Amino acid sequence: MKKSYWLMKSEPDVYSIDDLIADGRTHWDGVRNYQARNNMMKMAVGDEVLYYHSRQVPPAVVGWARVVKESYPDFTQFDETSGYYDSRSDEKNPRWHMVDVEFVEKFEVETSLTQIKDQELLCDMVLVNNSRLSVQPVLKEEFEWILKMSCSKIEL
DNA sequence: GCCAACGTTGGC
DNA sequence: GCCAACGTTGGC
Repeated sequence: MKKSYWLMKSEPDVYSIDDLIADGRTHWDGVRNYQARNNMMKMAVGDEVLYYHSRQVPPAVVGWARVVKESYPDFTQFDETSGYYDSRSDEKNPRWHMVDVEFVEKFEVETSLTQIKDQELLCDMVLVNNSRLSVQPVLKEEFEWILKMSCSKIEL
């Protein structure tokens, strides 16, 4: 199976790249959008993920993560005390899924949305055209180009 | 904090 | 199945 490439958004106030460093790996709970969920359900172990901080100034790709567990039901949908609780989801047929990702690298240079829009190679990214999708596919060339712009020390 | 763009819900 | 009303996301 060929590797796929993705971009996942997080609000740094909620869960930043530094939180991922501290935890080493995490489950990507709380996605409540079908398109984003469907993308997570397509993920395979070993897929590469760009870590994006939204709602910061400027919004930017800040790091690199990797899928370490393929999609499984997001337990927060059944937790009434969770903000992500979904009363209409059925335990036998869970509506929401999540994956686990591990930390790979925090970039020394953040690549901002503006810089991405300015790159001919990147201006067709989903990020640019559908700004609301929090889990989105990325082309390998786009992934590599962003690694370069971010001065990544690791080869793909 | 504002608000445009987008997604979802629910009445008909 | 349409679409108005509502809720959420995320750039600014």
